[in-house]
Amino acid sequence: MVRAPCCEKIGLNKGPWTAEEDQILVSYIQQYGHGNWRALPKHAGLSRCGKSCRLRWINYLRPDIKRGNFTQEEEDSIIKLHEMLGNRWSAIAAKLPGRTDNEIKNVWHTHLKKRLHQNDAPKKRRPSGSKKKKSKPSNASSHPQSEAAPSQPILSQPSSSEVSSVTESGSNTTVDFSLESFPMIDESFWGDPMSSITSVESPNFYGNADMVQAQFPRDDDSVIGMGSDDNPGRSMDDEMDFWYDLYISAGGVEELPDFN
DNA sequence: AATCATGTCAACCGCGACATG
DNA sequence: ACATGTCGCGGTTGACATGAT
Repeated sequence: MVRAPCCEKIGLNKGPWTAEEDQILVSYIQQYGHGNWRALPKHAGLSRCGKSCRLRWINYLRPDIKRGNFTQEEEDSIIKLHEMLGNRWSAIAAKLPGRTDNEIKNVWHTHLKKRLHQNDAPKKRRPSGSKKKKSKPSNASSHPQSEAAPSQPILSQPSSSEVSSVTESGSNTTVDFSLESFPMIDESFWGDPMSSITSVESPNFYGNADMVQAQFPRDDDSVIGMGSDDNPGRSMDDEMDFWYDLYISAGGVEELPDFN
């Protein structure tokens, strides 16, 4: 196969995205969508390769991204799905709305794998709920994470308690989050996010998935329109459902919690 | 306080699959 | 049928944060 001639490295930015770049990308996609990733940066006026733009959008800027720590249910689901699917992160991500394959992959490699191997040994280091904030910009002066609010990422990352308090409503979860150690969820986080859509530093950015979805209609990028080797013509999602149903019917695992 | 070791995660890289001419 | 372009995926990297010594 022919290699993707991506990223002709002349004059294109690499490394962490700046707030300005994020805003340009978001604004462009909001207005025009992303028909052609390769052509997008040129049209949008970004000094990035299309691949980088796509990755940034998929993994970070997409409105339906669920930020914050993974819930116990999500982690359990990842483990179970990984048993079924192996390292098919995108397929696993398709079963966890709001989570990206990259994020799931990171979680797996950072602690789920160890958790399995070490029989869930207690972590020595980072206390649960404390999420590291990266602040290494290639051009530090313009990167928001290194500026006024170093502990505030470009896009708000609600703590696990914030996430769970929303995503687990209605489910009989037994997850025990010590809420006192986390700030209570701010109403403003889940409401009226689009009012601050132009301010990528706002903690409300992309808070309300429904509203955002209305303004950022997805072109269903979660569906992989190709069949597997065994099942050509069947979408990955269909195949996922097939194997999942089979697994459940065989008594493999209990039903996955509804994260919606 | 300084240094080291380790954890985390955004971003990059390379490849294969698919689409198109 | 073939060549080329684009997309999406999984593996890996690298810089920073943070706990341990």
